[in-house]
Amino acid sequence: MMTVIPSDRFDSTAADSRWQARWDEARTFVADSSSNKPRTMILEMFPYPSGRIHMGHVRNYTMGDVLARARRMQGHAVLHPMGWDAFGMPAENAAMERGVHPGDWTRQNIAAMRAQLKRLGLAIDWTREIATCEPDYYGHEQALFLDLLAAGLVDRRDAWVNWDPVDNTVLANEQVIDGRGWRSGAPVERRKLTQWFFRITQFADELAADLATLDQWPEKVRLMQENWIGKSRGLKFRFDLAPSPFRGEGDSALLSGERGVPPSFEVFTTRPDTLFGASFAAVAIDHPVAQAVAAAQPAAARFIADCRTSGTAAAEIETAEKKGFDTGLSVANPLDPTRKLPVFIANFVLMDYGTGAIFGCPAHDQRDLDFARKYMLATPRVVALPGEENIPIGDEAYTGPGRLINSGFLDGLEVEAGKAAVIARAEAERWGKGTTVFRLRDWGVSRQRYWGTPIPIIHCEACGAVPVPRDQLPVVLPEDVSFDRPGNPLDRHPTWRNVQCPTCGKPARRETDTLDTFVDSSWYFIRFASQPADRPFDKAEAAAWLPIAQYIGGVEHAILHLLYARFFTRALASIGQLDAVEPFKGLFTQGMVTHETYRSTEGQWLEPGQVEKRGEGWFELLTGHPVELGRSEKMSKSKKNVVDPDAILDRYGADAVRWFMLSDSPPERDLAWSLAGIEGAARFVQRLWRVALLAQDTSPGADGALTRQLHRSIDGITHDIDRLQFNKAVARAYELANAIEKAAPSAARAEAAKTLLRLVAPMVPHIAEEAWAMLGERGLIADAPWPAADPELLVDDEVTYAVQVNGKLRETVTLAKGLGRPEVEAGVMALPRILTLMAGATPKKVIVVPDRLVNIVV
RNA sequence: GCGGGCGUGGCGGAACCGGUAGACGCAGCGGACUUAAAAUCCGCUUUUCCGUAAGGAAAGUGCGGGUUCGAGUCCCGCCGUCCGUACCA
Repeated sequence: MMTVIPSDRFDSTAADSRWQARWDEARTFVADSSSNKPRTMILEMFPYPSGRIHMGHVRNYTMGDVLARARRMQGHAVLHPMGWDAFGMPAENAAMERGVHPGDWTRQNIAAMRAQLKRLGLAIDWTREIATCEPDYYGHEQALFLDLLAAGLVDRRDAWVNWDPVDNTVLANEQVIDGRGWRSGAPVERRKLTQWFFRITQFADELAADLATLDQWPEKVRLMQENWIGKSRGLKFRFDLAPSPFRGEGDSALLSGERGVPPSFEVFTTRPDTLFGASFAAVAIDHPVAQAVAAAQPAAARFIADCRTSGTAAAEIETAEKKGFDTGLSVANPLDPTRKLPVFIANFVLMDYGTGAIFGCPAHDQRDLDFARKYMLATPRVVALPGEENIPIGDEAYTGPGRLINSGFLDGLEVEAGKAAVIARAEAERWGKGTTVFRLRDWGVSRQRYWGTPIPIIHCEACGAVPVPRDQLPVVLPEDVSFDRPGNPLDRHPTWRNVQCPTCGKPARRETDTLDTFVDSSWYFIRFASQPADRPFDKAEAAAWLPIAQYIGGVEHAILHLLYARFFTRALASIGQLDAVEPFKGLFTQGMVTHETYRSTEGQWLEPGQVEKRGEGWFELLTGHPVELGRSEKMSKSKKNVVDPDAILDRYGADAVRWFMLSDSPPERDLAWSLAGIEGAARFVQRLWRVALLAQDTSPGADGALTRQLHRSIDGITHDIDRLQFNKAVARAYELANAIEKAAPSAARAEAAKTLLRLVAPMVPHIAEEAWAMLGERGLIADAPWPAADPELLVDDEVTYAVQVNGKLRETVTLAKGLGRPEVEAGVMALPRILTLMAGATPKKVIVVPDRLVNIVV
């Protein structure tokens, strides 16, 4: 047992490191896989080792830590691990800019950040720490890749990609900003490359449908994923191409077959009911029909080239004009083959969605209408509310409900019935089929980068793409690489790529693309659950710890990471490697840490340390010049409104920082960092120490009011932590501390003070341990059982009634709990104040809400 | 445009299922202790009005309506703000 000499101040500098060392020695937070306690895994999204911990990390990890510590005290076997999402571009950028090796840079950052995290006193099982850049992690990832490949869930095919011609690499969509590479600034080219894909679309339906089972996820995130997956029901059908009846001869040459124009093309629509309103058809510029027409007609080629140069930025798309090129071809409306529709190549049709081709119904689709107005196409109305049948379509398409008109056999049907009728006819007549289309596309995982997981494939001229044999895994990244030129260093390595084909033994070459780093983060939580050397994970252990009870991280990962992880878990389950289907039972997305911004009169951003408040205004410390105070924004280097956690830890200690991170702001909202806030938190830590000292007073005696307050606090704080409402737990802790300080010495007061320590131990663990030891308690407070509220003490025998007259509060009165209506009414009507107000009048009605309120209506 | 969140004192925010609005903290003001400061402790702190005072009255949760004995909470219509997303056929 550790002896702590009572002192009137808590010294965080000494205590923090002392207790951190104690927890380490005692292996307090090493997850116990052999116990029969309920197993709970708490996880925060692992950090990218960028160099330093920032306040956002501190907030994130503090929240998870409170939960992990509370669950331990509540008798769970807890797994609360930490790792590093250690592959990625910044390491290569550092290599290019500063000549450091990405591995050295990354490992140094990890060491620095690990030390920073340890100063926070997190209840982490460091024995399970992983870094995705180490072969003992990514080697297992390569094995999983090959398993998924064997199961047909990985394939290789040509795809259009964003190509940065300066950096010589593929860019993810997110890395293309206003049509330019985010790093090089060069205009991004569209290129067709052979890429590896995870077939996430195989699970599109399940991934969408099972969102409904994730009742412990934020509604917002489920919605975002639902939209991203983008499930639409509709009709797919085929148009046969014919020469245009609208133009002269000549175009028929296009269809001679020699030109390569396909004889037909498929379109998709969610509004088959409006097919009688069609007045044109259109294909995307990358559509085979468009390409073939362009090959034959220079004007078409010019049009397509022109479309490519126009920007893809949101603002440009917003204002972009709908443009089309009339191919001179036509198609027949399948519901009435006598109606011919001209076929355009159009800039607003996307190759990536549906079939890359549409029919246009201008009356009931805004884009089609804009297009029709420009090219003078007809805009026949086919849906109308009763009485509006003859109102012509103006500049706004009608997308509302109504009945079908001008639509032959559909006339009179509601929209939904019309859709069903057209699909039924198309299927009966075999020219189309009801279909579900998803916006979600397969996940392209090839990256032309060095600092990532090598894709374990060998390309052989004779045998094709051959998996690296299992006994040759991991395929380890070579260390001797150079970054003096742009592009992928693996490609120009003198020897690494030269290997023998595992199948035929002839000279072959390694795949030099590496995996998207999102693959690394798609299964790290499974590796945390068990870490066998010879395989990625142990199925039984994974089953014991998964799904993760609570996952905590930023909302910026709402779609990509969380969707990929859901896919990966499902994919592994589908090949029998895993039992869990959903990886994250509970998800919580925490708010950002913000700080005020300051700007000098010259418009320069200033750091918090460079300014001071004097009276109402802010001034620059150095010059005394006035400073413009900006709004509180996410901490960022560019705006200089960052606060370094290390400096704060030096000055205030871990508990003050943790307490502040949990105080005031609800965890899902932004937290505004302020000097006053951290100082207030530090003051509370000292105050908690003084409250603990009160427990040294061994005066005997009871204190009913304090004991009831204590049990209300136990109940409240327990519930608040369960629901991650840390700000409320903090407020209740203050209330209890206030009550204890006001109470007279008694055994009840000593008990309340000690219990308060246990209640706040998950939030401020160092002072809790220190005080616990100072009071002579045995063992670690981290191991102490969580206090239990006595239900009998949660109810008072007296209640305060609010007494209203006509709904306005006029008086309060304390009565025994559980009185009947007549007694309550009699008691209230006899109150002097009520007698005065009533002045002898008889109430029309008296409403009595038991144990709460009386409302007298006159 | 579409989808979602939020709007309560000087500030962050509480308020179970419609029942005493403003818990708790921060800031501020006044006082105690001190040679002084820090720390600490005590008190006040939504606004306006009446009263020397004890106390009392009125208004008040973005705006306008509604339901109800009673609305921050429910309904209808707006406004503001933040986030996400977008030629998705």
